[in-house]
Amino acid sequence: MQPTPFLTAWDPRQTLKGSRDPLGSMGLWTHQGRRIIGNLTTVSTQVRDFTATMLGYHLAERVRDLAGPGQDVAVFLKWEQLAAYVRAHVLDEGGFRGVERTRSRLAAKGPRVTLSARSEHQILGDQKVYGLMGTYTMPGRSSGLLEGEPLRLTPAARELVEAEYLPRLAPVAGKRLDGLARRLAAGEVKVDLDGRDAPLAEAIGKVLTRKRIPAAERRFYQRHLLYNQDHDTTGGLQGVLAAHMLARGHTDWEPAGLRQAATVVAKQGPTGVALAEELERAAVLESVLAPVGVLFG
DNA sequence: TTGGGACCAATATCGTATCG
DNA sequence: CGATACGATATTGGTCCCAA
Repeated sequence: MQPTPFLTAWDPRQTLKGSRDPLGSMGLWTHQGRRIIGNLTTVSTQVRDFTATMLGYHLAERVRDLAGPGQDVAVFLKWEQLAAYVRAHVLDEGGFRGVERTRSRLAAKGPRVTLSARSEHQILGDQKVYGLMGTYTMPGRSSGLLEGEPLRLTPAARELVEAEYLPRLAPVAGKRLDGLARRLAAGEVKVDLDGRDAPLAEAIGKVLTRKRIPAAERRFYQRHLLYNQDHDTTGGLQGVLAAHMLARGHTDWEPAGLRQAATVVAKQGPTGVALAEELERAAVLESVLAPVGVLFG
């Protein structure tokens, strides 16, 4: 007769590979989250990163038209590097991906920077994957800013870029940014942020600063990122939640906060009731996953 | 290729002991 | 008894990893 052990060894067939998310909770909560928010990810958190992403794809497209295909990625990466140096050096802002390498290069070598797709000039270990392309392309697509193959701006995004950004950059970057696009098409681009290129850096800074987001831009980003009006996949739930957040300044996503939001939106018609149900489900899920994660994760 | 978790470092907050 | 200093602990920010 075999004794039945109370505790057993790990069954290797049941064990998740690696140390990440050993309980496999990701699949559960991302599924629940997607029912409420259809477009954004936990990494796509900065409005200005969407600005930089749209300008990057615009520049890649200009280079494609002016100099032919095949350079999209390299042009995008060089633009992202330039934007990073401007944000760090001209704006003295942080909070963007690659901020550490950007700052340390500036500290070590000063405001004359080199842009290229080579790894020594990249601002992340793998800039294509960990930078804007890797982390903002997908949410950009689900928010109705990017589409197609090769990826291009949607008409709505193009309209914003042409109305808000190109006019402000034209004096220093050329009509439709063609001057900048031609420069970025070179393999290696030298930029002197404080010298010859100071006006360019200043102008890019004014477009990318977080301190000032003009009303027209604000409307655009609210419509596409917050409400995702043109590509809603949540049956209107995201819109009700967004409106609730704006009206009440709601930012508490602990289970208690979720339930509190649920009781408010439940009074706002059938969509509100549906949203309340999903928020309750999220609260239940969270109140199970969080302690289990603490105990066993 | 995607997207969020792990890991690490920096920063903020908390708790307690000590001082005036 | 309140203010302050300081170590411990928690949170946040940033980058990289890896399952799906």
